[in-house]
Amino acid sequence: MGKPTKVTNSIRALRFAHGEMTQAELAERLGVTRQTVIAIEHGRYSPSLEMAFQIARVFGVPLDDVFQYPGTEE
Amino acid sequence: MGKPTKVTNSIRALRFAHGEMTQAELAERLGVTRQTVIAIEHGRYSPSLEMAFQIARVFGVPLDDVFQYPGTEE
DNA sequence: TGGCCATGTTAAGTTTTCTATACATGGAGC
DNA sequence: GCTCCATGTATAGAAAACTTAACATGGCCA
Repeated sequence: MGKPTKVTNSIRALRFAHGEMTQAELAERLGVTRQTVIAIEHGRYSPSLEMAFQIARVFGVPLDDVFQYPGTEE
Repeated sequence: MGKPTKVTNSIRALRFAHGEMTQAELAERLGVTRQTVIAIEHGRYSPSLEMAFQIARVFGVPLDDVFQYPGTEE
């Protein structure tokens, strides 16, 4: 299945910071399934770029606040 | 085939701004094929998040300088 | 105890991303 | 003219992302 991705994320923290938003609620807002949210949140695979942009938009933060690519900081 | 993606990018401009870097050269730096670079540059499909991070890193700019998601600005 | 809710797992299948190969075109230089 | 080189197109297939559906667990509360 999905390669254990190098990209990490802060989705869980952002969900709780946004009114205890549930995974189901986030999934619905993104127009994807709950399983997709769970898989991304757990880092089982990294989302597509479009999905990443959408997630960042839901939380109203820049992309880099949601996803971290190790080694990006010089 | 690939869905006509909503994400646009500035790869071509960035390539030329970085010493007339060719598509083949960029592809090699990314560890992908030339076809992948062409397809992404033409917006035939949006790259994976990991690929996007790698591209941004090659040019030494933040992700949002390479890719634009329409409607992200409020 | 029993039901509901949020979370998590698994498996099978579809769509999108990416690879590999082959071939076409126009420009620059010999 | 011919040959490189950068760019582009097309096709088939592999790999990764995503869907759908089914089921399992632990917490809460009436």
